[in-house]
Amino acid sequence: MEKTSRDAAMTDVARLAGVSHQTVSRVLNNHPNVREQTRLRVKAAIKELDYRPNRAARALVTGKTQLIGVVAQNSTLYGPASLLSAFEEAAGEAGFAVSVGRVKVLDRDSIAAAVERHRDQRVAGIVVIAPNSSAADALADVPAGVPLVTVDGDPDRSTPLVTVDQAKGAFEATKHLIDAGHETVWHVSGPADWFDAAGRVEGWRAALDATSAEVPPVVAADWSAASGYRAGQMLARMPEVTAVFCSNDHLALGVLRAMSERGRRVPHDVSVVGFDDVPEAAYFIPPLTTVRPDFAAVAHETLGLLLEQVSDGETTRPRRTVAPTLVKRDSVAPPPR
Amino acid sequence: MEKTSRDAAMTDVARLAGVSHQTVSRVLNNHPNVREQTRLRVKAAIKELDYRPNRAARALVTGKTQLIGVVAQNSTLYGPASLLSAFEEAAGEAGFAVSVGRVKVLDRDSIAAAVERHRDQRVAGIVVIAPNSSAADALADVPAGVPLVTVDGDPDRSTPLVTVDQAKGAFEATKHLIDAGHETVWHVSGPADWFDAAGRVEGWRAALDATSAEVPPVVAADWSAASGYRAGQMLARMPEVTAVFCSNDHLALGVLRAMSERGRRVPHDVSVVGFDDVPEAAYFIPPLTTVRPDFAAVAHETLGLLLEQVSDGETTRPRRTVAPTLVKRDSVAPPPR
DNA sequence: CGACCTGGTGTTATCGCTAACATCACCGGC
DNA sequence: GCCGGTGATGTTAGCGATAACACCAGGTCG
Repeated sequence: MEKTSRDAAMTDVARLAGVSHQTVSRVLNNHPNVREQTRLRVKAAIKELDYRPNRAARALVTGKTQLIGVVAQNSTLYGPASLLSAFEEAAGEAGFAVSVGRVKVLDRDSIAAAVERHRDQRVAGIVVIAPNSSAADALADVPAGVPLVTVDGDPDRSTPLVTVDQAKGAFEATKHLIDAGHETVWHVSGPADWFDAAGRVEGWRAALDATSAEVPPVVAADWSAASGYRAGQMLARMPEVTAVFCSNDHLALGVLRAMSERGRRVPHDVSVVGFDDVPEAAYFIPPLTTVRPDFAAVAHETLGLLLEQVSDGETTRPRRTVAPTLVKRDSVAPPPR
Repeated sequence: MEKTSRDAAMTDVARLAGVSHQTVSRVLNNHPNVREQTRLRVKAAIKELDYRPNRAARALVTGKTQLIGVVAQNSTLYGPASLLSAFEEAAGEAGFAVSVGRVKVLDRDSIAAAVERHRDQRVAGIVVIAPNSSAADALADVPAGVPLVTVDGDPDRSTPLVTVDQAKGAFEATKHLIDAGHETVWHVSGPADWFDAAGRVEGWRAALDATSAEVPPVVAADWSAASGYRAGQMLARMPEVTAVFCSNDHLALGVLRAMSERGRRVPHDVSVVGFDDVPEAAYFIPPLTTVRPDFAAVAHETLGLLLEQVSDGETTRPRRTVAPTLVKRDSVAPPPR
């Protein structure tokens, strides 16, 4: 019975190719000063032995890994999940492995612990998806020296940050409702300590101000359909409410249900707009007009910003925003007259 | 200007504590033969220098990493996303880092490439979320010797596998509809090459067989609300359809919309049951009765199975299923008479 | 009372790689 | 024809851990 010998190492390849291990290393790292013929011999030997470089050994001597750490909340909220997925794909294409540290709640201690775990692994850089203020606060504890990019984080903090242009998306959504003829637009907001929610409130208000429309009180909710439903139950009772902009699609779903229950037809009696464009938004009743963020673009900007820091140590433009798109479906109509 | 010196290494700790680096290593690895007093001195030195062991060096000498590789599709489908999230959390709690390799499509080449990337990283084990047959096929290429667990994979393959008990969940959902008085139950199925979908078809059919109910033709769809809507448009036209079991909640959402458009009230005229219990299912119109899988349990079983293989090399019980729960809401009622 | 174990510690080799320097053949220029 | 430059390669010295073995004091036992 044959015992499987250990994996081939660089010296094994070198022996087979009749060169020194250093030459093998040069081939692997595309150094210029290797004769073409030698390079081919080495490559053949690599293939024959199914040799794969030992990353641990390389990391040990260079002091660098090809690993990026991501800290994210353990939630399946559509926005963060999409972002994470897009980032993993982008990083993978750039040859980086992504190590994900999930955190139950976005508080200071949990995030600090997750960051520490990543530092233990000696990641090349860290991405924190820090959509609310407690998460952003935790970043104050992170020691400098580790390249770090925040996604969806605090716009008022000076750390490198990539984010969807929430205000712009909200502005367009609101303006779309006003343009349809509504006198004003109500807003069902996400949790106040989430920057995404704050940015959307800001854009909504700016759009109302721009046309001197009355600014109704913000209806506070969390991100769930449940809270959207509760908000909708109130809004459905107020006859003057003809247009509602919801901070995400699930809130909009809850509002739709509440309207339906009280016999207020969407869009005939009330118009509704969401945010996120979840895949099923087109199959709400009625199909939902909403704002679609470009998660792939956010992921690419994030990776770019991080790699800039890794190589230069500094970065010139540490703040990037990505504009979302308004997707028009059937939940907006002129107000009843 | 001070130059930041490199991170503290084991020898630095040893020098400060007045011992050899080997003793430091022993303290770190909880070897028994260290005097209590020495242990404390070493620990103090570790703290003072903010020393953290170099994993690369450890991996190099031991030949093992504390990394688990996961291969998953780049999708935000609720089931796979929840599973991934739950697994990352479970692994993190067990002291393992998780490296996620996202794949655009679940075909043979992509999966093989992702597995290779993980092997390059010398992960301790690999988890493949392989919910359809093309993904399962790709696993045939994976060389033995790497501990590997499949989640949601092919029940007919002999590799270690953890999965939700789809058939059981579907059986209960269908039986619930029959018990409500429906003569038979129609089924809107997920893609035929997904094992989840196949298992749910099987459970549905078993429940009908058990009561000698007529087995109507399966209505084929993918997982999207869009295809559920198309299926619903057909079902809504057939007066004898009074109960529909959908392979997931988004399909159910599409069916609900189609029913609503044709004036067939749910649950008064038609009863609908879904699968997955997405967070917003309780806010569909009407709130959806559905089947809830226990993703956390699946994640724990998966991790356990993987670690068993890592340590023992073998495993006794390579197949584990986790039973889901029926969640009753308002989308089921007795048939109209 | 010397042989032998045993708990606590140090010394040395080693993992697989890259960086730095050494070597050597060959080239062109004065 | 000797010198310095250059391209291709080899040699050596680490990176920071663990493993294996060596060592030494002190206690046990025949």
